Amino acid sequence: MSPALDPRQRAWARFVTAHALLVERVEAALVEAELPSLDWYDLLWSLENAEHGRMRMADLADKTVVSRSNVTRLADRLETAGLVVRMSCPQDGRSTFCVITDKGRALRARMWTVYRKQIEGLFGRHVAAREAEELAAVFERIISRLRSKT
Amino acid sequence: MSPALDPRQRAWARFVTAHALLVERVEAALVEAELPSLDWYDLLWSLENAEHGRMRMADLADKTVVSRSNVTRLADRLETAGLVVRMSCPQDGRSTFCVITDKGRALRARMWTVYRKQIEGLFGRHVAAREAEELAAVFERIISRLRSKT
DNA sequence: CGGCGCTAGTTGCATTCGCAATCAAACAGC
DNA sequence: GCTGTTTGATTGCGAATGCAACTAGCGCCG
Repeated sequence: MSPALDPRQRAWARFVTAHALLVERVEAALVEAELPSLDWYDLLWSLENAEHGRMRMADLADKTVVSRSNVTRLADRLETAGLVVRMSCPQDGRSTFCVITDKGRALRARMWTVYRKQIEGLFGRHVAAREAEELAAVFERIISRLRSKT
Repeated sequence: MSPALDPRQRAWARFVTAHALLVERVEAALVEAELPSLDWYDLLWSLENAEHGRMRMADLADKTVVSRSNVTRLADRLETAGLVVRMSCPQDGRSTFCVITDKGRALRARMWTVYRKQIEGLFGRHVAAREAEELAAVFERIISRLRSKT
């Protein structure tokens, strides 16, 4: 929310509240389906996309935009749930790999069926293909700036 | 994050991570300036825009997209900080008004100078005016759907 | 009027989060 | 090779969150 006169500020305000509302709904749908939260999904998805289904903790934190300490705890919970395992990193004794298990892959896939339906119904439905391209482009611009700088 | 083939899914994924990165930066800037968090700002801003600078707790929760119990605690903290006061609602004995104080208005204004700078530098800078209009339109569509339905 | 249900708000409790401190391994300079 | 510094990961602790239970006031219907 912001004093919305400038179109950019208005866009920002809507961006923020749309995000809050959408995430709220998606989370509700996951609870409804007795599935874990989006945090778990993001972590699993990041791993599944990585080489050999594994990533170092710090990279995982960067990728999922979560604090280091938080990704540690998240991985703890996922590990006790059998969705990931930790392995020591041969190249660097300080690092530890987080590796997705088959069970982890299976759960992510199951979550995706719910997640996908929500995205389409709540978001995609209201965005034309052209607009989607444009949104993606704008956000990619912003993301790459934020990731590169400082 | 999602299996990004469909442009809409790609847009969604970028939308989510851009949001996370942007909010992270804005929060950092507020901490840097020794100011409270965005939650506080949103609540104060909602109040400042309301008639007589006041709102009932439930309306405030809806407006700021925060759970009821959470808005109670948030208001507690703001109240002890002298930024808002609670007043009983004459029309409905169950409701309580949350009213922004002069100190609250002053703080919000001060936060806005920092917040605004961040929005412009991190977001607005990368969005053309036309694009901003389009983003605002898309998100407004989504928001009104989400608020009206169910 | 009296009881039943509904709504507004708060609170208890368990979970989660963020920050600072800690520990261990790597690395740089001498 | 030894020491000081930096980096990766974890942990302790206080703060914040979500959910469910609880209290109190409104309003309806008999």
